Amino acid sequence: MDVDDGNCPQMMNDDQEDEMEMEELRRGPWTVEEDLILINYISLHGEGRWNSLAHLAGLKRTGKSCRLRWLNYLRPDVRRGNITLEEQLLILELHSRWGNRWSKIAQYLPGRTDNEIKNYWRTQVQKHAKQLKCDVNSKQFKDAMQYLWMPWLVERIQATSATSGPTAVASPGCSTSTITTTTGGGCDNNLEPLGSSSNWVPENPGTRASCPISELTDYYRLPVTEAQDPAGRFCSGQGSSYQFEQSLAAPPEGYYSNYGLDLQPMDQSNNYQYMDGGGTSGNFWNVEDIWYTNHKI
DNA sequence: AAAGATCCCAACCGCTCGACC
DNA sequence: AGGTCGAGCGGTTGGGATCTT
Repeated sequence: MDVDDGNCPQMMNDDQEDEMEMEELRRGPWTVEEDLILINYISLHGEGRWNSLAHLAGLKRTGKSCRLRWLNYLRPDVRRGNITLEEQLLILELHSRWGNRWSKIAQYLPGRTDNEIKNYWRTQVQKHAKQLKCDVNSKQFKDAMQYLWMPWLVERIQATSATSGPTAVASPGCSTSTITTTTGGGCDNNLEPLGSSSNWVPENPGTRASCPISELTDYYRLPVTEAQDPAGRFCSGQGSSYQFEQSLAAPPEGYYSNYGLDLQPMDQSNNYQYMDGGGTSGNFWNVEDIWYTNHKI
């Protein structure tokens, strides 16, 4: 019990009590002690009823704050660390369908929180939209995402798997043949959360339980029709599949300006710099960084 | 080495929705 | 029908970490 500072509880009206309660509430970063209290309490009593939980656990936090701390940080199944290439691909794909529905998107990335995905989107995706001088919601940027970034991620995933062996790929939980890069298509209604979903039974256990990288890649090699790609930006002329690498290696004249982007053609050395420099960072947009660097745009 | 700029992420805020009375 | 409460969502912010000059 705190030392009496002169405020007699019996003499306080409701407003004063509320004020005192507000003053007692802690805000800002959580301490280790608070974390332990919350973890212990939830392990004993379970989660839910956050306001009373906060009170009963003896935490001077709002229920909201406790809930957020638990869901975003303390939950045992929360995954930390860098967003993987597979996760990036999934985020782009799902965002193209649902927009800023972070919690919905998070359902398909086990262990990732809506907050984390939102932060990723804000820091990484919007940053690059800004670099490209276009709005993140603009058609130009969406096209660049759909035709460049996502296929690039698939290539990187494939390259990674080729060197490090098969990897479990986070996927929307449906057969890859129905993963589309166009809004409104695909299997929205059939999507199931990955991993954490214990009651999910694959339609075709042989292929659906884990969407192999090759299938993802195959999808992104679907024919690009003239209608979809009127400028022939992504068609290499080799069969009907577009070759992302080639389009990167030799972007046609006015390639970027087709997107309304004020960028200059890249010379061959820079291409190699990019192809090698993609590295493990998973930063497709290095290609643009190089442009800005070399051309002092 | 230091100052300023930028990045990143944990946490907060305001709002909405659904359940319950 | 309308009020209250708990829960969840998306947007925003504060501040530490890192990078740049």
